[in-house]
Amino acid sequence: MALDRSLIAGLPLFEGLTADEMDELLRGARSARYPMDTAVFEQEAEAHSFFVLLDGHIRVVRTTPDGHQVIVRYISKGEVFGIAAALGRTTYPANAIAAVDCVVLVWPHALWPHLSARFPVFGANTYKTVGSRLQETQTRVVEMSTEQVEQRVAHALLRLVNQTGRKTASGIEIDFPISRQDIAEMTGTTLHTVSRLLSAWEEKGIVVSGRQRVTVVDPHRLVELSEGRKDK
Amino acid sequence: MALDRSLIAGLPLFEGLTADEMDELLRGARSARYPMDTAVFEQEAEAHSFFVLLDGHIRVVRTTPDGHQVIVRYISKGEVFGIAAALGRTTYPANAIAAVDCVVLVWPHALWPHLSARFPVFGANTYKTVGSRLQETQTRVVEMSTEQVEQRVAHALLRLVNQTGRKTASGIEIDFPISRQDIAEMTGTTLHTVSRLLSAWEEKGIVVSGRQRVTVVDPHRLVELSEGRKDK
DNA sequence: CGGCCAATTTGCGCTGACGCAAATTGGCGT
DNA sequence: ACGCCAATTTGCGTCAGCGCAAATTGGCCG
Repeated sequence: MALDRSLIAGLPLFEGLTADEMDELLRGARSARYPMDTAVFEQEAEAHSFFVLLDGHIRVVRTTPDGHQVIVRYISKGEVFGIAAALGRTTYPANAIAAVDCVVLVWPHALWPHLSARFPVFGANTYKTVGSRLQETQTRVVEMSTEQVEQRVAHALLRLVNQTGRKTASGIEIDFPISRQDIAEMTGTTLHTVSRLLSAWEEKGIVVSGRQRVTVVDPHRLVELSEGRKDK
Repeated sequence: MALDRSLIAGLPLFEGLTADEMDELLRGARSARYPMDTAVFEQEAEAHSFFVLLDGHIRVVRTTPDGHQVIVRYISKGEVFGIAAALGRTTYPANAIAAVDCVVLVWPHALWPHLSARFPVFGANTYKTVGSRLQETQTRVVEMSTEQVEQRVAHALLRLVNQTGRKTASGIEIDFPISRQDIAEMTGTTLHTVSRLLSAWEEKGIVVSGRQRVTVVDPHRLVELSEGRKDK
């Protein structure tokens, strides 16, 4: 059962490919489903595949030797991930966990050199992705170096909302389950501090939140907080 | 006056190229000298070139709107830098400052697509470099999220020593001028705290340091500190 | 429908690291 | 050789945010 090119036709990652090329590219892939909270791949494991997320949200997490977890990023629909091959690695540098039920395309790791040579546009797009991730990650280093916890959490929420926000009656909701602990692991703080911040913000009408759920009501105020303006 | 291929023949970045290919690659380049403390390129500026460092050390610094500085990385001999083109950018994301007198090779930005296609090995090596920088930067995020200042500074020093250490009578010295302020900007702390740490470490015989100079005497103890072991 | 458990909230005390400020040092240019 | 200035050191007070702990909540499973 061949994969249909309509699966990927709209994605920026494959922009510039002809219909035939998409078909050929897909011939090397298979699709797979990962239920919520299951691992797509694990840190240090042999990188046998690379992936494109067709549907859902993936949490990429690094675990330290002493048991700390840090969320490296969330992957959204249409993005490549697990591209150890393109980075010159043979093992995955982090864990990838399905934040909701997910559908992915899977290519064998060994096909990367062939595919990136055969479809230069696809290769270039992928490398661009790596490039922007490097930029983002550096930005994050800058934030962690120069900003207070409140600003960092505000930034993180804004990023999530822009990346994956879903409009609702009361505001823009992050459209996958996310706990205080998760937000803490994205921002280098503790779930306690995140909880206090969200409570305070809810008091002020900036967000509404509950179990594994955050809705931003007043993005503008959040932007102000993220810039460190503390005025009332 | 053509550039001689012996300039780059030994560098891993150009590994896999034939002598003729190196000559051809160099035909697109020119060399330039940057005295200590001058800028090779500046943040937000149009990315007209990309570079390979032939000699010296380059400090890559991001400046925030509110005037904070963060050192993104140090570039050592033989590395590419300023490769905005490969990342799909048209401006530089940071400043590059010569930490000592430097010699660099310069290619016009516009040549990148051609060169990476013409010399796939060179392209692949460059992308690998980007990949490892992404890994490193993520590691840094993890450190900033989970470690105390003392551990982070210890890690930073160890990295510098491994990357650019020069053996001396008393230990391994970082072979370019580096201030307390610089170390602070690498680790997300203040020059005061760095100064206190170095003083304490000097007391214990782990390092020797002076003006813009740091020598690691006992790397082993420093590794212990970087792992958080605080035992006497 | 009731119980169980994970997620969240909140109080309290502590402290690592910062901010401010002043003193000191070392090296470089004239 | 001297003076100037940037780099460094160090003391002191403060506080943001953590660690610990206990209470509360909400939803899912049986």
